[in-house]
Amino acid sequence: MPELPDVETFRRYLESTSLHQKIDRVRVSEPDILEEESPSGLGRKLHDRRFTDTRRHGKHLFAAAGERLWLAFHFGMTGRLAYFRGKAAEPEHTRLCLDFSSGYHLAFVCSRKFGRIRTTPDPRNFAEARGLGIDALDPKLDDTRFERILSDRKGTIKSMLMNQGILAGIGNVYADEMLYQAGIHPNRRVDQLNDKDRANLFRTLRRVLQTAIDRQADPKKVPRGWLLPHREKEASCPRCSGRVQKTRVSGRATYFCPACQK
DNA sequence: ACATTGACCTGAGAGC
DNA sequence: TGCTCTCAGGTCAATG
Repeated sequence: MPELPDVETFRRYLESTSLHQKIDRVRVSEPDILEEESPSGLGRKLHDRRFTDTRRHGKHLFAAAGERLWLAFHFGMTGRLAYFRGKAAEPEHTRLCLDFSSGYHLAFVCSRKFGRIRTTPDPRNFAEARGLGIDALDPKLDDTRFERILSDRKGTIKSMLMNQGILAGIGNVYADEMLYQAGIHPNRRVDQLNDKDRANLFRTLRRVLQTAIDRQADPKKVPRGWLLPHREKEASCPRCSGRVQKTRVSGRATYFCPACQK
């Protein structure tokens, strides 16, 4: 479930492995993942180019491959990147593979085919054109702006957090995590949160995302006391050792602790 | 304006 | 073992 911390980890991975390498060839084994692009057209665009820069907006990753030419990745539910040497090492479910002249490869791996790849001349315009909200870790997002974003909203807080048109980057798992850590019930309505709840939620949101990035978005490396490793029924709450409950909020599996979250 | 549901897709795990 | 069923969740469209 690649959310903001996962995608930021992929961005750093791409930065540390694949910059400045000449792209010899693009192999697409699943054309459905390409949007507004054909395998051969994409191959022509990327041939002999090198990635020079990366960006992230919410759950989207961008890699610059030339003047006004960025590759845009969305990882769906199961997408990831894999850098490896030699075609024999190509992972299962590779949907697109970039062959570098060094003999190394960068693969877009995605078992469920919800991931998407396209090109865009400019990530900023892309985010705007797709109607994405401000990135949840954008430094320009402060508590005043967060407050403004929340005002006049009436839905549940969890669906607001997951709405990519409002804040970009938060998905099902981290929405649950930040609500748990902020002590807010996922079904609370936005207009029923007081100022203290809102300020608390904003601080918690930033801390959860940043900490997750610091831990490479790896559930096994997450601090003690987080809900994330306890997303299963009958789990006990790491803070009060009561029972974690599972429900559905706007159609998504939702875990929370009824004792800790009001 | 919001919530809900189903479609898309496939692998994992449960139950028989 | 092997079949069938359910679930997972990002996004979008259709419906209430």
